[in-house]
Amino acid sequence: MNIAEVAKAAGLPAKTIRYYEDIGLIQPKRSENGYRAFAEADLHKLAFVGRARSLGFSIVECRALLALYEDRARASGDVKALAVTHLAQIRAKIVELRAMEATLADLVHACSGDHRPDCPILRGLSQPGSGDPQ
Amino acid sequence: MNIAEVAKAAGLPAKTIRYYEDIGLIQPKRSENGYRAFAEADLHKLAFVGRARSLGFSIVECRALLALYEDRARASGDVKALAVTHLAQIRAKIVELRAMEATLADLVHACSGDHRPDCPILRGLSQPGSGDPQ
DNA sequence: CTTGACCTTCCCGTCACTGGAACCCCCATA
DNA sequence: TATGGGGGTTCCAGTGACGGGAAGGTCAAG
Repeated sequence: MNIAEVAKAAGLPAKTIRYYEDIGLIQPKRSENGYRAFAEADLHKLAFVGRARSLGFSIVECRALLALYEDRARASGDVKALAVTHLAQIRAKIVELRAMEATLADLVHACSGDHRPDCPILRGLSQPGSGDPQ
Repeated sequence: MNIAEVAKAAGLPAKTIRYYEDIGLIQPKRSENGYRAFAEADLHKLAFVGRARSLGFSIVECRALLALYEDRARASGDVKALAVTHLAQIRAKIVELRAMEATLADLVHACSGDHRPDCPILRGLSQPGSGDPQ
């Protein structure tokens, strides 16, 4: 398979696939003309990484997941540990975003949004209190 | 004020303040020795930007907010429009993260996490269905 | 033989900083 | 006067995960 076909099948841009080869996530063979020649296994790995990325795993985490994926003697506990850590990061991010959302929604709610210059949003941003209190 | 004092007062790293000058968010004067000499107004602008950043506004958005902040003839509607757009982005991100969270939580829940190699998480990642269905 | 769709590599740009090197300035103390 | 330490300055490179685009090689069809 050439890169366009694999890209379509894996749902990834060709650029991304080249990048993944660049950083060593996959090692497709080459045809005589220099084109990348992808095997079924390459496609599976790319689709796997694509799904892991869509769940928010970083490339480093994907590399680890891929190693576990390919290790028939893996312990599922190792996979779960990775996933649990990532899940915690996602939840922390959600908490952070919800705090932003709450503050911002309050400010937006308080602002009349008309032609007049008085603006509770700008007032909120210019006074301590809406910033991160660490 | 020198940069360290302003950094402490605004709650921003000195590096960040230099960066903000670099991209034109602030224009502090210079002392004869070449040191940045910050006025109160600079400090206020930095604190303002710091709070906007902590609410997730991008630098581009901060620049726009700062311009409105400094424009006494602004319409609060312009500020509100910016904030509403940003709020929508935050909410979209939250929705995205919650979808990730749900999928990942399911997978984690299904995985025994022991020494055995069988792993529903890896199975989930290797089969279509948990990826972004676009 | 040409056209157009592929493929290749390479380099720069993104975003908002962060780290580090190399160097300058100012004050206090021995 | 030397020196030491704690400011400050600039500039360069790296981060993560690609994306855009240039310059050029390859392949199949008409």
